[in-house]
Amino acid sequence: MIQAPKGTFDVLPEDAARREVLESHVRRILGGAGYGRIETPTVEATELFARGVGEATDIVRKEMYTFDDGGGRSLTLRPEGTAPVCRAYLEHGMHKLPQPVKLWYLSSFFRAEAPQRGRYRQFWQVGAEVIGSAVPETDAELIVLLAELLGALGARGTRLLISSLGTPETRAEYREELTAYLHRHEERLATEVTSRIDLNPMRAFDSSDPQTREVMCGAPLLLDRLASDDAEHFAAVRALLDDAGIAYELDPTLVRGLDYYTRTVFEFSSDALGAQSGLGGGGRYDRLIEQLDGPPTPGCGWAAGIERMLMIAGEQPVAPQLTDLYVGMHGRSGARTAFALAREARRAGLQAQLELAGRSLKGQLRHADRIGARYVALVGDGPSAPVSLRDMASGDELETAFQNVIPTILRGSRLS
RNA sequence: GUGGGCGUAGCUCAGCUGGUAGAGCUCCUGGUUGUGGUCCAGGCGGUCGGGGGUUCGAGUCCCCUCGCUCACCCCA
Repeated sequence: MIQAPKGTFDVLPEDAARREVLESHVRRILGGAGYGRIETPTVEATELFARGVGEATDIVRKEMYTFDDGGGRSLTLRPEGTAPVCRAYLEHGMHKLPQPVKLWYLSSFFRAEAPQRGRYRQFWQVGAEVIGSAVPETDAELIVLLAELLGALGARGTRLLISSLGTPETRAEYREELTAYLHRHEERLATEVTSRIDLNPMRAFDSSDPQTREVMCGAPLLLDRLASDDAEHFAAVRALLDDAGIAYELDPTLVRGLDYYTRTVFEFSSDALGAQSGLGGGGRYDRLIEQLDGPPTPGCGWAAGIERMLMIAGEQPVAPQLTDLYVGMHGRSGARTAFALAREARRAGLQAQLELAGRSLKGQLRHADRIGARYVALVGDGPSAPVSLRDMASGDELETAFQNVIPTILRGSRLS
């Protein structure tokens, strides 16, 4: 039997309803803050991610679905949303719009990883990006909006970690300092850490190896090396979060998996998620647009995983689908008339369903009962034959003419 | 990519030390020559994830493979 590809899944109606509730929260919260929706293509030029996300990242090195489009172009199924949004910002000259440009998206992304609970090869993210603003209010607003979304979902036990990465220059200097420190203590580090010292030394902070952790306790911290304006920016973001009553923990070792971040970085997580504890996160990316050959343009944003948010979301009130009218028939000879009645009912604004399974009369009533139909109309042989209209709640039933069925239901009067 | 657990009807599962498949739920039909929610009866539905091997005989043992799952890793 053909199955959905490894790490992918079908969204069935019941699950789709929960997703729609989530999306409605997104629309209300982000729309209410003036963010407009953007959707970019599922595939992009591979170079966009190589340059935007960074060649050294795991994402680019081993997690991208890359293929030749048949015309000699290398395309990649998007592994994240920020680089594509920045590409679109440049391609459409959005720098001419009033700044900043505030965007959100809800799309699926692709990464070739080993599937796990909360981690899929095709997964969905909601993201928000603010391009063209460098002020700390932007960073804080984005964090507040994500916190609000999680709150609206009834997510419990979430934690917010924040830090600042400073500028690429500060990072470069710090990186040398850290690399030198790591090399000095190389013999005490885990092999998977030593092998990455020159590639991505910051990863050493994430190691779970006890010896390595000991070494890292004495390691220099980037947060202590920030330039004064970066430190000021970070302090301002923190002050705004404090004002907003957003609780957070300072995590000087917070490292995100994408290379484009500068200054503020943050992440919401939940222990209820198991190993894949990250709910969503993001940060400032003041050099990314330049990296993509655009003019110097600051940016800030986040992305959050739909599947993970749904895992920790409280019970969302999903409105049950109501059926005003179920159109059945006394026999197959009434099918044509029933078809016409269902059509007219829908045109009149009723939620109407037609018997489509060739059920017996008993089966039709049983089915109508199960789907919660308020009324059942049983048509006879032809439009001139009387229609039995039954109120399912009371059991009352009357015989009436075809053309009286819909007006009777619209009046909502009890049948007797 | 590495390691552990699992994989029997649409769903939840039972099948003892190998003898050629079961239950409950769901769905459909009937129980009133046409009318639901309870109850009763019956029916549809499985090449026991797939392939190979051992055996007179394998869902049950062995190997390979696919998938799910948990962890490492990474991240959303």
